[in-house]
Formats: sequence, C-alpha cells, structure tokens
Amino acid sequence: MFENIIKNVSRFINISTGEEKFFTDLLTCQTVPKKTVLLREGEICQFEGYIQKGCLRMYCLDDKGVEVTILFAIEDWWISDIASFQDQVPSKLYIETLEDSEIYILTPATKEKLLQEIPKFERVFRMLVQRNLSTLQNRLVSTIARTASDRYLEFIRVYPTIPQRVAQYYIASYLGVSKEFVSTIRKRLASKGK
Amino acid sequence: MFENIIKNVSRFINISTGEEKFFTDLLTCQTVPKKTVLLREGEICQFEGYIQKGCLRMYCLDDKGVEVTILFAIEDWWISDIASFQDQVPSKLYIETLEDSEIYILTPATKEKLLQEIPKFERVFRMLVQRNLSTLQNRLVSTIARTASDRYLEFIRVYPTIPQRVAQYYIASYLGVSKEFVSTIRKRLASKGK
DNA sequence: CGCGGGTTTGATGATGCTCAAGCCCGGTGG
DNA sequence: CCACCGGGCTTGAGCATCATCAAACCCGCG
Repeated sequence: MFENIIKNVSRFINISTGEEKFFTDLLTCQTVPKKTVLLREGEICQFEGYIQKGCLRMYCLDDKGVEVTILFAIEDWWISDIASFQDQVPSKLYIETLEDSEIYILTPATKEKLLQEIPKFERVFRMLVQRNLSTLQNRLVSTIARTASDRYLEFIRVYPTIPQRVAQYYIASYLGVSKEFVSTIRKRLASKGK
Repeated sequence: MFENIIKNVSRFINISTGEEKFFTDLLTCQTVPKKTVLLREGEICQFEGYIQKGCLRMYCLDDKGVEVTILFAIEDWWISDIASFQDQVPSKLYIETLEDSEIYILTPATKEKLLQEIPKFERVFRMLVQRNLSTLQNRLVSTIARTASDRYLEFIRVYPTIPQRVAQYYIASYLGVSKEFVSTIRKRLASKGK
C-alpha cells in the first residue's frame, strides 16, 4: 500500500521500519473523483498530498479571469499550495483532479507531528521545495526565451504521458498560449516530417 | 555590524544572544567590487549569501546564448544557486555584482554547522526557499498572462529602487523583452499622461 | 575632443491572439 | 439503430504585440 511513498521519501533520507510506520500512520488516504476541486482561491490549504494514483492540476486566474496552469501532477508527485499551507493564509490558487485519484494527505497537524518526531523529514520537504524551485526557474527561462513551438516540444519530451491524459487546452494554459495556437503548432509539426 | 541579518532571520525564529553570536561567528564578510562574477555556469556554488550592501543579479544563458535575468538582489536579500549549493552539483547559473557590495557568506560547511547547532534555522532556510518559490510562481503567471507593458509597470511598482540602480537592458532581460522594446514602452507611458 | 556604453528611433516582419465557424466523436435518449 | 447534442479540436482571416536590424543620439569621461 505505501511502498511508493516510502520509496519517494527514501530518495532523500534513510528511514527505519519503525519510522516508516510512524510516518504512514499519519497519512490519510483520500479517494477523489475526477473534476473535484480540492482547493480554491480564498481558502486556506489544509493538505500536502502525495499522489498515489491519478492526475491533478494547479492553476490560478489572471487579471481577466483566464486560467493559467501552474503545474500538472501525476503519480509519485506531491501537490499543495505550500505558501498557504505553511502560513495558513488564504490561497490564490486552485487545485483540482483531472482523473479519479488516490492521494495520501498530510495536514498541518500531522506534518507538525512528523517533523517533531522525525526531524530528518525537514530535509525531505526542503528538498521537495527546492526541486520545485529549480523546475519553476527552468520553466520561467523557457517561457521567456523560447517560442511556443519549442516549449510544446519540450513539454511532450519531459512529460510524455501527460498529453495523453489531459485535454489540449489545459496544455495550452500551461504553455501560456491560446488553445487555437497549440492546434496550429501541432499541425505544423505534423506536416514538417513529424 | 550584524543587526540587519539578525533582524532578517528574526522574522522567522526567535534567537537568544548566544545563538546570535554562534550564527554571526560562522559568517564571513566579503567585500566585492562591481561587475565581479561570483558564480558561473559549470561551477559548484559554494556560498549562500546575505546582502548587507550592494546589488547583484542572477542570470542564465538561453539556447542562443542570450542572458535571461532570473532575479535582482539588493540589501537584505539572500542569494545563491540553492540547487547547486545543496547538492554540490555544477550550476547552470551566473551570479554577479552590479555595484560594489558587501555580502555575508555561509559555506556548505558553516551552514551545516549552523543547522547542527541550532536546528530551528532549518525553518529560516525553508521559509526563504518557499518565499522564493511563491515569488517565482507569481512572476511566471505574470510573464504568461500580461503584456510587457503591464509587467514593466508591475516591476517598477514592486521594486521601485532597482530601475534607478541597474541598466535598462538588464531590466529588459528580466522582463523577457528586447532592450529596444523597454524603450518604446517607456516612451508610450511618458506620453500617455504619467 | 573623441570615445564608448547605454538608450532611443523607425522600418520590417514574425509570433501568437481573437473571433467566428465548422468538424469530429463519443454519449444519450427516442 | 439513429439523431442529436456537446465538449474538444481544427481552420482561417485579420490584428496586436514584440523582435530584429540599423542608425542615430546622449552623456560622462579620459
């Protein structure tokens, strides 16, 4: 049941069998149907979730109310609005499932307990945030410096399974282009040899 | 001498006078002239620095070798390539001074000592990374969803002192537009009232 | 006085948006 | 079994934004 998440945190720290149990006992498993909104703007994020199964996305609304997708998250990823979760302040983000999903949840209380009991988990969460930061830095540079077409190719290269799982207009809102333009990009790529 | 940095970390944790001393004893002060490169691509980042005085920027090169500014950092900011610093892997980034600067430096060794001796500093660094992450998220959304003109206005609103301190083409490379276009943006804003 | 880094200006063209229409396809009800 | 419906994808015309290139300009400084 918990092999995946154990393997996930074991990339950063070594944990004993006893610690494993303490950790997994703190988790609550949540089964969430497709198209469920887990967090919306103005709410305070009460979870930090590990995705055992499924697909979610995090997004926000721009000035004109248009959705901008911050990230897609699939199996073996963590998802949360960490700023809202940490400081218990209202979020500016939305998190929703795109498929039926199973998520292991830490709440502020259980995360606190975990860090009290096994302080080396600090390292896990710091690494997760840092990894996030690096990814986001790369994406910013990509967004600034490359054409939409290049970003599309990069996306399907780095996340080859996601285009098969989510609607194309979500990818558009991730790449920062209109859904129509993703369509023309695909057409051009298809004609130009593949 | 160390009032500023003490005040900075005190936003996140309370520290005793003894802890203050332990902390500041670990810092080495570095005086760096303008236009000095502190980190370049391929090197391993050996510092996490608090800026006591001066102005720096972090940037990387895109596919075509064009500079993309990731951030400007002035008094009371921290700067490092945290991914390279943490994992001791080669950096993809550059960090350079734009003015004569004074920086308080933690090395991997002294940071390690600090966290061993006063574990609550874990919190400080986690908060710094998280704050970075939120800022970067906002900027990504801005870059995707707003026009260059809006981003320029946002920039001078959020960082009013920076345009006075750095050349305009650095700001262009931060906003993700050509230096010429920043010029036309300014002209338009100047004519349209304001 | 001339030099050099930084900024401005203008012409031309690519990139990507908006709007409007049509298409494809799976699901649902008659 | 078929007709219809609706969500998602495609297509195309016209337009805004922004890049590129080349030239001129500004100003502090040796």
